[in-house]
Amino acid sequence: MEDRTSTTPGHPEVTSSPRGDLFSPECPTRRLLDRVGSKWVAMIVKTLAEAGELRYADLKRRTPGVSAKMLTQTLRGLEDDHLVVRRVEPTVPPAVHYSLTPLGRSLDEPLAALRDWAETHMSEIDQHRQETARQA
Amino acid sequence: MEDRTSTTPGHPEVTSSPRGDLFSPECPTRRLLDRVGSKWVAMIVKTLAEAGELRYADLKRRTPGVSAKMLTQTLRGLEDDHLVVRRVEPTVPPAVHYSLTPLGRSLDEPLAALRDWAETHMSEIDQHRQETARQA
DNA sequence: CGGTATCCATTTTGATACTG
DNA sequence: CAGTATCAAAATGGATACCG
Repeated sequence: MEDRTSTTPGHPEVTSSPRGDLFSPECPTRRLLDRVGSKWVAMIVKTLAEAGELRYADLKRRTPGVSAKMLTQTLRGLEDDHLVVRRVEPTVPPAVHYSLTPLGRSLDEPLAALRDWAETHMSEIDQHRQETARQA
Repeated sequence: MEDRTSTTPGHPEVTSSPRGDLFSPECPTRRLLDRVGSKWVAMIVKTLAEAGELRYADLKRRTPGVSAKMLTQTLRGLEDDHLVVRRVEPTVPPAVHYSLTPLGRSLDEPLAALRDWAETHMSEIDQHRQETARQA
């Protein structure tokens, strides 16, 4: 197996353990959720999944409310994870394109499942919350 | 008293979002990810999905690092969403049990898909990150 | 066009102490 | 046992200004 445990004692098991895995800071799920739960990742991945490839400014336009800082920061993180690839056309001024890698597209699948769940059940949750509304 | 409604609008009034779907603050996916992405939700849901029902102290024991405050706060949020149900046995001292609702168990499915993706692909991501290391 | 750099506000989480 | 209350720290996100 690959070395993903440089800071942990050598336990070769990488498969889904009953528990004790999700709880360490190195836990893949923990780290994935830290990323995916961050404010712009989900919509950027979704947008790129749908649009295929977009220039920086287009992506920014399609992500209402995002600042240049956050867009870049999010994109850099995704790029570091190889979920997104950055392609520069050396024109003047340069045109920078972003798209999902195959890995990024594969992430969009479980993400889509989550979106699906949200769209199916969040209204239900909202109803419950209104009924049970306990005030602070 | 602590304000537990920081992630909610505070008024059930229908706010027509100036922009479309995934991008407005009322977007179900956005709100789901805000919850699920919070530090302890994923592991609590997973633990309850596996254990079925647990007392507060047991749950705390199985969630290393969590403070009473965060555990309670997380549980209250999940309870408000009807993802978790709280059952009190009126003994002295009282025994409080938590378990997933059917809705909570249904959420565990897409969540499990995400875990699965993470366990399959995060090592890959880590390798890339080491190779391409972009340090601040 | 596609970013960086800086500073600041908000949110979120943690530590600690105390209670019915 | 199962929480609350309070304060502080840390992480996150946003506004603004500037650059190649």
